[in-house]
Amino acid sequence: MEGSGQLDTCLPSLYGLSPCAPPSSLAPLPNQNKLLQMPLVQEQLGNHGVMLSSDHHGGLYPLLLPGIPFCPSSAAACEKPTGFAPLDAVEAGTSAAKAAGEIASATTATTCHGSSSWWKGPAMAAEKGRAMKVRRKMREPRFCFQTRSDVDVLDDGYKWRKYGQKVVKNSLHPRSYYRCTHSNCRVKKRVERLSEDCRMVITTYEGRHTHTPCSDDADGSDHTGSCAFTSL
DNA sequence: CGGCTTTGACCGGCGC
DNA sequence: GCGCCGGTCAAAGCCG
Repeated sequence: MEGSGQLDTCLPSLYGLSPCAPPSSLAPLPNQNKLLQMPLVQEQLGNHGVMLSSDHHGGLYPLLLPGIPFCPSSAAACEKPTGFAPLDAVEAGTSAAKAAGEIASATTATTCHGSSSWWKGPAMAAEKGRAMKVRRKMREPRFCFQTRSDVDVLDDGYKWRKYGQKVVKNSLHPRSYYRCTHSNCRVKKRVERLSEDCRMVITTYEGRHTHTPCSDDADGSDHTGSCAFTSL
């Protein structure tokens, strides 16, 4: 796989800056350990894009991205953070979503919303011999952000395993699907590049980690008490 | 040899 | 009802 970058960012500002406190079920954000230690930048907003969050009720929390580097380790590969938005917002076509227009254009967002992102209970799956995928009624919290990077997979502190790649309509670049390798953790993320600008990477996180980044490659047991964010 | 990626097939949801 | 589409599975191959 291509070299992973370092996502040393400040996504939890999502929480701190949100005008509406997101529900506790929101997914832990990348590199949450580092994030916890970073002071939230609440000034200098507005020059670097729009960050949005959503809960699984479809709520929208428009935020402005401070100038926090969303940088891969190959520093030259990253120039600036450019956006952060929930797909729900994009799909809803809200004004906030339009503010993150590049994200909207980069993600064939309707599919993220209505199709196989959500799962029903295991009962239906058991009806079929194959591990049939069925939809959940409840949505997992999702976060979409956009960075300019030469590498597809940013190092967010977690370990991911690629389980699929798909060419999506209206996109020149295939979308890659990753799943957290930690046992009992069903967090997924999608990575795709903008058609308009192949250096722009759209990363969508779905679900929440049941472990800390640092414990990711450990014995597989949960360490839900070791990080404040795991209580989310 | 184990873990990971690749890739084609399959499935269900949605729009028409 | 049908076709399109995104998302996932799983076998095969690759790599350290």
